[in-house]
Amino acid sequence: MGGEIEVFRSFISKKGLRNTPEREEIIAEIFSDHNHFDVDELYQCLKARGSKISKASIYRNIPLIIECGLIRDAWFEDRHMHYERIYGRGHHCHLRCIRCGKVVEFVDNQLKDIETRVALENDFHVIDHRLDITGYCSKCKTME
Amino acid sequence: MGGEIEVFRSFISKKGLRNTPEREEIIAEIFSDHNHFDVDELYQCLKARGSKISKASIYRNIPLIIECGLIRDAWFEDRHMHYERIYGRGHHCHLRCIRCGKVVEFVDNQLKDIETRVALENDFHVIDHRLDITGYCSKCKTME
DNA sequence: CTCCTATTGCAATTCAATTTCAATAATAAT
DNA sequence: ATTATTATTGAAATTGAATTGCAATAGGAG
Ligand SMILES: [Mn+2]
Ligand SMILES: [Mn+2]
Ligand SMILES: [Zn+2]
Ligand SMILES: [Zn+2]
Repeated sequence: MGGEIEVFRSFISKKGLRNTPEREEIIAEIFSDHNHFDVDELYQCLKARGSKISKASIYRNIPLIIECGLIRDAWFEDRHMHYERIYGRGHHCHLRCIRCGKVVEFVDNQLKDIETRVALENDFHVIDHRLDITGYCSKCKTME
Repeated sequence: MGGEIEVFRSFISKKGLRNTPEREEIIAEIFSDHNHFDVDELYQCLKARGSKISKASIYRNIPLIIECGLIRDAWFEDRHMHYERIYGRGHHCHLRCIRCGKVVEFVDNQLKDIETRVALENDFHVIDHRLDITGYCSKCKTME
């Protein structure tokens, strides 16, 4: 594992921005443990580690971390956005349980074909896709 | 067109709730013209028609209109939720232009197969899926 | 018509997200 | 090293979608 700090540093430099310890802390925290996360979770974990970083700085940096391809929007739930690491991981989609919140990742190769065909039919230049399947997980479907 | 008011009325009655003119106004407005919409758009259109309904009532009723299957969440954009009519329409997904906001609907039959297979492999009971393809529309892709 | 209480409009509130601002510090220039 | 420039920060204020409290109203059962 690794490379994400370097990717981010060169991205920042190329944009004429500045590398700061706060930025490195955020990247390090995301890639230490967080697969899916939200801003408050990230903030609380940084705080627990002794970081003095503010939420404002996290909010300000997330768009940059997305732009350089390290993370992306995952889903909107409970009135706020959830993100996920994508650097070093293959593209995947999510099954989400609407009862317990469990998230299962899956990869499906057919999806790429659909994307290609639909884009062609509608003359779109695709940047990304996001397939979210919602329902009840194995545990929750028996309790409904 | 037609049927949505009746569907909503019997849904409301079955729940032991009350049918009100405000609720009927909202349903009527949604099904008069709005395919995709957000709360403010709905509110402004109702106001323009002379309705005295409050935004609070719209916000309070949307979960009920979703629950009875007339509309559903479509996507989250510009810091607020966008909805769409589903009653009387077939299931479909969206291509969305990240430059001009254009939305194109499409139907793909393969998607159902993916859904079924993925659900089986992960022991999920699927309720819904949402495939959003983002990119540049025909006009915008030439301007990038 | 009467009663019960769901629903409403309005205003206050919540909270994720953004922005303002003065202090700080990263980087380039000297 | 020192200095100059200005991007970045934390703290606090602000925004705006969405929710909630409350008193007045009105749906609908009996
Ligand atoms: Mn994921
Ligand atoms: Mn649609
Ligand atoms: Zn579950
Ligand atoms: Zn476009």
